[in-house]
Amino acid sequence: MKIASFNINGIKARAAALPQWLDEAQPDVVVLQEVKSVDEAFPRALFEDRGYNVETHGQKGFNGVAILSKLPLEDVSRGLPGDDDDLQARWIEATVVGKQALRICGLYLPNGNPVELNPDGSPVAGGKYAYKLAWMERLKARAQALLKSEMPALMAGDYNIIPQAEDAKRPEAWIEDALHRPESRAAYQRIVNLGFTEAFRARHQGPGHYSFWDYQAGAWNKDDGIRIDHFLLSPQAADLLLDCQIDKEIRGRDKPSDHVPIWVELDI
DNA sequence: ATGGCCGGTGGAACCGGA
Repeated sequence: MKIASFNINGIKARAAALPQWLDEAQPDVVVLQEVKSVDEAFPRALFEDRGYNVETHGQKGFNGVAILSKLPLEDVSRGLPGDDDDLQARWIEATVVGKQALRICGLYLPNGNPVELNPDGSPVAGGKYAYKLAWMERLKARAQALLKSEMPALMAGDYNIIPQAEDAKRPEAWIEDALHRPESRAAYQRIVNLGFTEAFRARHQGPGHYSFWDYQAGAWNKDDGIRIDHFLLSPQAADLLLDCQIDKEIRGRDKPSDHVPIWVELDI
């Protein structure tokens, strides 16, 4: 089973490029981020015509996540648990019913910039960095519950985390950034350390692997990228990992997203 | 060497992104 994650930066803007990539890559399941559409306006037919079941969790203008699946989806859940006042559409999960059931979570983790800190180094309450770190605490709680279920599970999406210096072309440019600050990386590492396998690093080592290139400053032409889109696999899912790749060449096409797809192949 | 964009909203400049 091929499962992909793709931050598309607007479903309307990607109405041509996304179906083209689907037709080529033929993923069984895709989690999408930054669809930037309310559910009623999501162009479901583009995907249903290709045999995908479609589940969306959108909001007006920003954020928004979705799952496309050629296999049936069950027990769909929208929104990351832990804060009923959080209305941002950044989390969707569902069970894919194949030979064996697989729980798939699609996430769009908050960016967190600008970083605002109190004199004691704690994040300023109500600020975007505080929101990011609080969201990651809720993600950790959900991750723990997933592990406890002992069902094969994965959490995939735009984590907005550069895990290591080698995951950026210019790591020095990201030292103070919310994507790479120590608090952000530590929060990410605490989640991984619960027992998850980061699929890409289980298959590939070394620098030069990126999933995002800014539209600005000729970043793509200079290969000035960062690796911020990740798959975290539960132990039961990690046992099934066959492959993990980043579809880099998509970034060089017409009207690209600033992210490219990342995918795993699981023996399931 | 430096700076360079894009999408959505709403119908012009902004906001948000990373």
